[in-house]
Amino acid sequence: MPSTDLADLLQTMTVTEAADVLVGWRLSTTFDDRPTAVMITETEAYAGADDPASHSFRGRTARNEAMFAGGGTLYVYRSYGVHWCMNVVVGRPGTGHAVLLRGGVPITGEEVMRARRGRDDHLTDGPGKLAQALGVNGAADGTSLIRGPVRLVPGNLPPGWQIAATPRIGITKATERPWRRVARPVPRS
DNA sequence: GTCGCGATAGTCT
DNA sequence: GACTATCGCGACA
Repeated sequence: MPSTDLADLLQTMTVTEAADVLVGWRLSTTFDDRPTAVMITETEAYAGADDPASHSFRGRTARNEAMFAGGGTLYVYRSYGVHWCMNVVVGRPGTGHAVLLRGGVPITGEEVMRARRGRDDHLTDGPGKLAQALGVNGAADGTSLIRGPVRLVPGNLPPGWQIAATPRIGITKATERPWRRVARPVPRS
């Protein structure tokens, strides 16, 4: 798929559609010449001005500027003063819609992830952990997910995995919206 | 395995 | 000055 089509796709999808579709895609980085990649397994949709839980709900600020750049942009912010978290911006420029990447499974560079995380388990099973394992920080905010240092590659979940929709995690507003998507291996009967 | 709690500093009111 | 799209640890089961 040509990269312009990928950007077009992310600009024309709704944010909840994007939260669905992104599960199973790959996210790769090559910081410090060390390739890493994960398969995305957990996402959450944030619908800009229509969503009180979204960072862009109250309009443009210095922090959320990248959310308004249009689909295919990476939005990185610092959470609780300590962790970095990544979002895939979705929709036309100016709409402020984005999908938070909450988790994945390592595909490439698991050793690098262990070193960056300083431990051998729980490498990418949370938004802050995912960014740390991939070496992503505020320097990548506003870069292109098609041409930049952090890249999105379309893909599908392997056989034997299923997606569930649940309420979003760690927020206090609009908690009733089932806009989280989690992929898990199908439990064995 | 699950639950509760404190740390921590950028962002916004 | 208050709030937060989190994490890791320790207590318990």
